[in-house]
Amino acid sequence: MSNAPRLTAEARRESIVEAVQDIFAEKGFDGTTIKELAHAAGVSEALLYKHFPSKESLYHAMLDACAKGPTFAEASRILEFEASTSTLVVMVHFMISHYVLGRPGDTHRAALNSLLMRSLLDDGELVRLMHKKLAAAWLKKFEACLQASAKSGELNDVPIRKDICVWFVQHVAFSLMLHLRPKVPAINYKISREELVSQATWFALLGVGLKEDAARRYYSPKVLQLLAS
Amino acid sequence: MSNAPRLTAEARRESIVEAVQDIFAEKGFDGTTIKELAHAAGVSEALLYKHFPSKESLYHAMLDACAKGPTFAEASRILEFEASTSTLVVMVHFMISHYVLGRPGDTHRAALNSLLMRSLLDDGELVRLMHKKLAAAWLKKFEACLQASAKSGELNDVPIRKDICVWFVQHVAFSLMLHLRPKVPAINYKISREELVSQATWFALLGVGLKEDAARRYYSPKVLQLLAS
DNA sequence: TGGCAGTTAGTTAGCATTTACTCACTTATG
DNA sequence: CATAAGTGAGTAAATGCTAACTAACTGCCA
Repeated sequence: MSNAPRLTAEARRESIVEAVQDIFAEKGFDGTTIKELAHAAGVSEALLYKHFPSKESLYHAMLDACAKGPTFAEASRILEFEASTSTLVVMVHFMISHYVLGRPGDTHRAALNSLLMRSLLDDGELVRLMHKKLAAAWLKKFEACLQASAKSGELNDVPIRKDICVWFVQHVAFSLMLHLRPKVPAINYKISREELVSQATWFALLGVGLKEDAARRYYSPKVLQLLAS
Repeated sequence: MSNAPRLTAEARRESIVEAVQDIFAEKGFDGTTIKELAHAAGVSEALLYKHFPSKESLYHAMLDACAKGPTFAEASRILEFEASTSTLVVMVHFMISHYVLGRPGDTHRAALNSLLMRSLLDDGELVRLMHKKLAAAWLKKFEACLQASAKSGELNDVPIRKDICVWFVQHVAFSLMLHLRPKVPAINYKISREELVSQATWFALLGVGLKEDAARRYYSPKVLQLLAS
């Protein structure tokens, strides 16, 4: 490995943190050995310890890096839409397709999902960090959309707190992802992922109180092109 | 430990499988040592190997035992209700309160939740087994309730497959449980668990297409007393 | 420009402990 | 006594981590 380029301390640190993510995500903290981590990072075991005092500190450094990772461009574009029923539809569809379809080749996303699950089995810290960072604005916008929708009479007047139902939508999406994750899915939904997204979106839209005719009006390919535009 | 009673091979096997469940659930396969398992089971490490050829075989024996565990009496009583909107409401409420509230002191249930989660990170096998065993009848009844509800005009005619939306309800419940699991919950819902159950139930009922006024009519303490009766 | 010194990236080889697992042995009981 | 339940004391390999070393880059002065 003498042909490998020499990096500055900081660059090496980052490259390790980056390389280690997939391994930890797949095998978990206890299931991963220093040897595997070093191999994945393309360095000697000893060098890991030059940069991180312990396996655990490396793990936490990696989690921090995940939490600080870049926000999704798509999501932040949606945040600039006006608060309306159609934006609500777009948001719900985005959340669900995001988890169910992922983005092809986005290995980081898959790893992050694993790490989020592991976090929930552990102390939940990563999930809390992620939410703190990127959920605040999203929550606000979602609630604003619900308000707007209610004002325009497209939302049933149901006793569900408008600041909470984003979470219910997220939960449907998250759990779908979880059950689709294993090599052979834990549930056989008997339909394609695209159809599943559409069905789950319908469920979520009705769940937040959207009236049936409004859902039918707004949940169409036309509105969803906003996403691709 | 010489005052401990001597057990027959089979009884010991079962006692080990039983004792080991909580440890594996909490720490995972890789995070648990034979020493811990032996200690929890109150026997020597060597005796474990008299009954199980390896750590892994013990793990799988334990998973099998979980999958074969007793079904819930409450759930099977519900299965005998007539297919109707009120039964639908009861079922949704049951699923959600089951995951969110658990039953106090039911340590087995908490362990099972962890194991299900770990299974999803692994091969999903346990989840599939559990569903195969206890979901089939439940699914059928749920779908029948939806049909009945549609026939009586209490369900919107929405394009969601009636055989799938049980899963959406389950997903909301499951994910709520996941996020409430860590010592400090991953999400601060800002309301009590009881209220959370009620809110999530509303969301799910509307999600499956129940009309607002029907939900309001059926989702009341009165109907839910069916559960306690 | 060349060469030397100090510093920092990186590795090799190993240490102390833990871990999964085994074997020879002991003890209780029908 | 014979059989089966149960254990103490290990073993070989793996694991997390470290010490002692080498190789490359940087700045400095002739």
